[in-house]
Amino acid sequence: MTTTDMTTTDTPGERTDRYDAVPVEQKWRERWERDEIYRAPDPADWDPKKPKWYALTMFPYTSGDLHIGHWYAMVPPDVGARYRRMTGHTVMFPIGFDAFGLPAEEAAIKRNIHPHTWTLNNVARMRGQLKTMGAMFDWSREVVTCLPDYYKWTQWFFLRLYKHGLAYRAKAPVWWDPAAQTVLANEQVIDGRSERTGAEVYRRDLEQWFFRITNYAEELLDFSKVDWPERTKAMQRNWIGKSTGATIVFRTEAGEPLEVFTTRPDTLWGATFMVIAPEHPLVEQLTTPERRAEVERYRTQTAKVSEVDRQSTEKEKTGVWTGGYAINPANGERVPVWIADYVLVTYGTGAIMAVPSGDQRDFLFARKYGLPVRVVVQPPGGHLDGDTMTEAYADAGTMVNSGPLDGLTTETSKARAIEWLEAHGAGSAKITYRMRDWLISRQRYWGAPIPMIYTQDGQIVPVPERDLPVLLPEDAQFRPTGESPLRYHEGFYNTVSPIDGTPARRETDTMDVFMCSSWYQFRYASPHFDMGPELGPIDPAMKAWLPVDQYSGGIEHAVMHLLYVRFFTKAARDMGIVDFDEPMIRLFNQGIILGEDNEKMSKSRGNVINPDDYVLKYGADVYRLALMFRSPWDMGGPWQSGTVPGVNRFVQRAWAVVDAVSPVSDGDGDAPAAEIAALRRLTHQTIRAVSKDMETFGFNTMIASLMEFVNGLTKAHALVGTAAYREGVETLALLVAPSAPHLAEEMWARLGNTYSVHQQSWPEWDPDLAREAEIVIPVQINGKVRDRITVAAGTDDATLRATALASPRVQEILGGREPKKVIIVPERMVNIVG
RNA sequence: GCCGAAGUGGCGGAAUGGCAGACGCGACGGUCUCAAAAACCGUUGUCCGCAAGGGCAUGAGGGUUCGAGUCCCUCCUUCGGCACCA
Repeated sequence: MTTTDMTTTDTPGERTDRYDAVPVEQKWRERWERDEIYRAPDPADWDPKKPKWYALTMFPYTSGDLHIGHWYAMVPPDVGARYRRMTGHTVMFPIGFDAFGLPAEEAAIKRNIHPHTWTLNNVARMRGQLKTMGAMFDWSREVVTCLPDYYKWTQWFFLRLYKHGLAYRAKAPVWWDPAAQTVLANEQVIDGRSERTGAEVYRRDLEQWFFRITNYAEELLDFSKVDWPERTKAMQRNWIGKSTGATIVFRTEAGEPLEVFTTRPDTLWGATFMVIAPEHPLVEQLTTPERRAEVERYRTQTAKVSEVDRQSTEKEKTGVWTGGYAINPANGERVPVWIADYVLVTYGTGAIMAVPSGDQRDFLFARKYGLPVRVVVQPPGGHLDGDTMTEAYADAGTMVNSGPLDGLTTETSKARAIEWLEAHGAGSAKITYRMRDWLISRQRYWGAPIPMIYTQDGQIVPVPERDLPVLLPEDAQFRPTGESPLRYHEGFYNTVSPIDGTPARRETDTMDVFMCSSWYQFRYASPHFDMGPELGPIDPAMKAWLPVDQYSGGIEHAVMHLLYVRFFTKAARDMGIVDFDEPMIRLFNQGIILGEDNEKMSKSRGNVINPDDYVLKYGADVYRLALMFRSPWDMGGPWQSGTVPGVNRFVQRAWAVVDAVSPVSDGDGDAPAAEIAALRRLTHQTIRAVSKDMETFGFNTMIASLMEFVNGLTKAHALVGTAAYREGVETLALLVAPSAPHLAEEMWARLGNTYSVHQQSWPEWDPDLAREAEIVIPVQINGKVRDRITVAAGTDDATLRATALASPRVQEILGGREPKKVIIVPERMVNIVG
């Protein structure tokens, strides 16, 4: 359990607040729930004048207590969804729980509590905590991914993908803990050792299930149908990693084809050796008896190294010669074949031709192991010598030592090399992607079982859709065997062939939890729909809700989850399940909120902030505002409890200006016209600023504007009783409604208006009322501000220029000199260059 | 290491290439009080100056521009991701 020490920075001492948030919030939350004012209507009941708006925030993982990070992820989207509602949209804002995964299983092993119990206890607690947020979640749509009525459809998606050729089996390595005899997650491997047993781990191949996400690589590079952050799109593009080049077929001396991928086919004549991944299937055949021991030693060593380390460009390259040779198809030369861990079996063909004169990695490798370097590209005016050059030359130049390419420029030689390869049957143009197919098998219990059956005669047969779900048995044992616990559950493991009823066994691996979160956005449209496998999990009558209009979630999901969900949608489209290309049209990735010590929050560090403490002390609204106010939402950063009392002060002052209101006597009475105009100007400028910030999710500056508005209303106390003041406080209640929903509702009631403020329209600003009468413009001389002039708004450039030049201060500094140039930025500034 | 971000007062941060520091925290001074807390009012980047005013200042160093926190190049630091944490 964690407690938060709040004694130092934010103890309010004796509370003398006039607005007592906690009971007020409780009252309104109960009323909203009773009235179901946030229930999203079915498409049949939509008002045709109101466009639909499906807002979604990434559902929480059922890790235990709700913490500040959840509020940070959910409050701003709630504010955005409420704003859309007030601006005339029919809004759905659902919530659910991502409930399968490793932590539940770890908790089960450590605390001897069943993952099912642990998870559902967490769901119950988190649901209660979420409700204190005062968000407009439509709880009638809640989904929990570990329940059979949900994972049945996760399995259904697997079967559909299988049927459409998008699921297949292949070998892939997993981390193996020899002491526990179990597969480990990357997270459970610390410095090459098992987190739990301390044993040295290594990678071991297992037969596993994959999805062909690479079939969609090209389409996933296209973001033309979404409005997503540039940084997220850049990360996805780089993750997919498109490379254009060629495959070239070398041959081993035994005549076996040994294919490489290269982006520089033009340098083929400079390939003086080859490097293949230690896991490459031809290693066995190429290795000569006298090299075998060393090759084996190197392969064992490689199995212990993580992929991040293997790809490090800092670390010195290592490798060993297999003793074998391959034939370069360009010139028939015998080149030695090496293995090295920097070549990955998962990228390209798992083999490269090494051109040390043109590639720095190959160059260092060649120098280290005394391999020949042959120059094939001479830089303009240069004469490199393979024996004396000190680094590779990768830029353009003139081809040499390259047979038919000699004398060509680098630009033309690439295409010519591919023509040559195709003419000689030695290769062809090829596009390769860094992205790999999606491995979805997990040798674990707490996940959706993969609905496949293996018959005695070796067939792989899908479970018929009508037999779904394949239920996860609740009485499985967690034996450390290296296989899924389901392997040892007789009732689960033993089944019969759907073809002929002969004995068969079930697939015992479960699915990656990212599968659950790849289609949940569809399920919210019809969370309880089940009319059989033909119709699938989405009620055709509810499809009008899709796709998601505004999605949000942590930047840490920029690549994996957000690529998988796009892949699922494109595959679902091609399978006729949905009729659009992208799952989420607009996306916002928030930053990560850290503990007050600027470290990631974790129970072990003891820096976890529990929202409940604040909610009980100040109410949810103050906490909502504090989270939005502290920094731009996409930045994240350390939580500062010091923000809270300041925001509480704002809430109290906001309440005070509304509470002070009195009935409007006779319009604006005899109040000074200038003061009335100034107040109305502030009101309409605030509507403009807040509306703009709502559109861009600029919540921190939005609240700053609201604070200025409240300060202005406080100072305009003399105008209480005027129509202008009444307009001001009503506007305040409306503008604050999305951010501080309870406070706004209480204000709205205090003003004598009809329930509910959340069913009102967003106010509009009048540009004429918002316009400033006079503006102050800085006058710069050579870029330094030397004077300021006050002019009427809309003053033309010629007048601005004349006014600026006529200023005594400017005259004095210029001392009679004629300015070389005068730059006027309309309504902004004058710069005199002297 | 690779990919993506961020770096501005004592602190969180604001700023369509156009007055750097909005808004808030903290600090200081004041009002109220026997006193304190709370609340309210005021001051608050830094240096020089009695003042008027001036100099310096947005991680470091260069560049483009009449003008750079903002654009370009090089570097440093911190954070997120790197395919079985989610």
